[in-house]
Amino acid sequence: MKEYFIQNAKAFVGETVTLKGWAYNVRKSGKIWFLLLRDGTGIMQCVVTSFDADEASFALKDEITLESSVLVTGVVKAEPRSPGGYEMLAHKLELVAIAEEYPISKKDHGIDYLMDNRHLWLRSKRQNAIIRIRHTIIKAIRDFFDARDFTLVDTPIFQKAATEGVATLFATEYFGEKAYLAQTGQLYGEAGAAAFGKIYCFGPTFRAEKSKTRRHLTEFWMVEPEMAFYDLDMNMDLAEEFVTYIVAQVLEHRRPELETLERDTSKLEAIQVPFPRISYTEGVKILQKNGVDFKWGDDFGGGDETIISSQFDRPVMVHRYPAAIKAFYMKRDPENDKQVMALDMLAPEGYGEIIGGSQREDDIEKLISRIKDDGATEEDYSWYLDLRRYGSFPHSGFGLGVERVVTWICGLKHIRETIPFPRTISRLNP
RNA sequence: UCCGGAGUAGCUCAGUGGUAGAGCGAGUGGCUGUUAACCACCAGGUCGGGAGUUCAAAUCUCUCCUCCGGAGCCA
Repeated sequence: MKEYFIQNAKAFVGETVTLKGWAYNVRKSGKIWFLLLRDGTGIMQCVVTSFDADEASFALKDEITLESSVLVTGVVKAEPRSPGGYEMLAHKLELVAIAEEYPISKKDHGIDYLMDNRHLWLRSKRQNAIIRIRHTIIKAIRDFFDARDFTLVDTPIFQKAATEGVATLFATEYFGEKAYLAQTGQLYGEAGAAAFGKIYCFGPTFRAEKSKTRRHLTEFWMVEPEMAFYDLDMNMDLAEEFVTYIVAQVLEHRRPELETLERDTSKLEAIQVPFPRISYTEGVKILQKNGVDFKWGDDFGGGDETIISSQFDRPVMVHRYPAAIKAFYMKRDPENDKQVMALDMLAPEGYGEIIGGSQREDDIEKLISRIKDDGATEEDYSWYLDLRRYGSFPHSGFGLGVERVVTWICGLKHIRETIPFPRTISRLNP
């Protein structure tokens, strides 16, 4: 089957082809009119005159509306006057379906109105660019792990127990008992690492936090690799290679889209290994030197992260956090019992945390002690503790928030445009 | 949950006590190279809901609702 798509226009210059799409814009004159045809891969200006097109096709100018679906047959040629550089001289137009008055006009709209019409807004050039870049990022993620012999181990979305505090989980009814929507697949990922060595899980995760910021969604996608016999340094090595690869793939395949978004690509070209690595304690010193009233033991806020990351032109990895502000499963620093072998990666330009990870606690006694400190019991984590009972092993992993990465790479102000249908505290529809 | 901002035509907004406005979009007509095309004409309103002050409220007061931005929490 031979198909023609606008993004490949260069390949069929001079040929008579049929393009299938929607009327992105129509500009009419008396004896000539211009149809901007959108087919999902690009936009082609089609010129319709009464000389080259048949009478019925030409007369469509008085009938066609924005976003009407239409087939256009004509000859494609290079044309500098046309946006995109190519143009179709139309011979024949076939209206597939006339569109009602399109809600999204060519002038400005407010964000809430556009989000109410998200199902239509996705047709716009800007949204197309963002979602295509998202696609490339996700493909890069899968390719990266595939090339390094990781096995995909899918983890459950319905989960019995909270990993990090029930308050932030969505509860649902599961045949008479309570179940929670996953906010991480990590504990299951550790079981996977013991079974397959190097694994990753990749799926939607859910947070019921009532966060109202430009960095939060209630439903977002997270990829979580978990590696047997990896310590914290190996974990950081992998994380920086991973992020570098993702950025490189977007630069290689999505230049036009980055241009549509007016992204400063020099900022992305700077993303090369090695990334700076600083300890939490060094991070505290940076804050204090910048006049922040910050004491060892506190967690970094959004503004603190921005100050730290702005010291560097590439992502910075902050490691060895105070144990008290991190999760129970993180391994104690053998050299300092107050610290855990955690790592956060902060994106440049103030985009904040894109990765959180750690080396995991492999000493069952220390793990049980931490579980009890959190007010839980051994029984609550019985299968998880089995991973330490039956051949405990050093292992590490991290989670990367896909939408945060899309926000950063695209240079967006808000995370809500990075997923086709965002879920936020105030948005469940469409 | 806390702090700040906003809600007026289909959309984006102006209008700070005295007859509700503009641009865009829709509609009608014109135009053979348009680039968010342009020009002319034209229709379109329970000023978020409720209560109050006043001769008079989009405008002042109270209250509720919704949304936006920020904080906290996090990817």
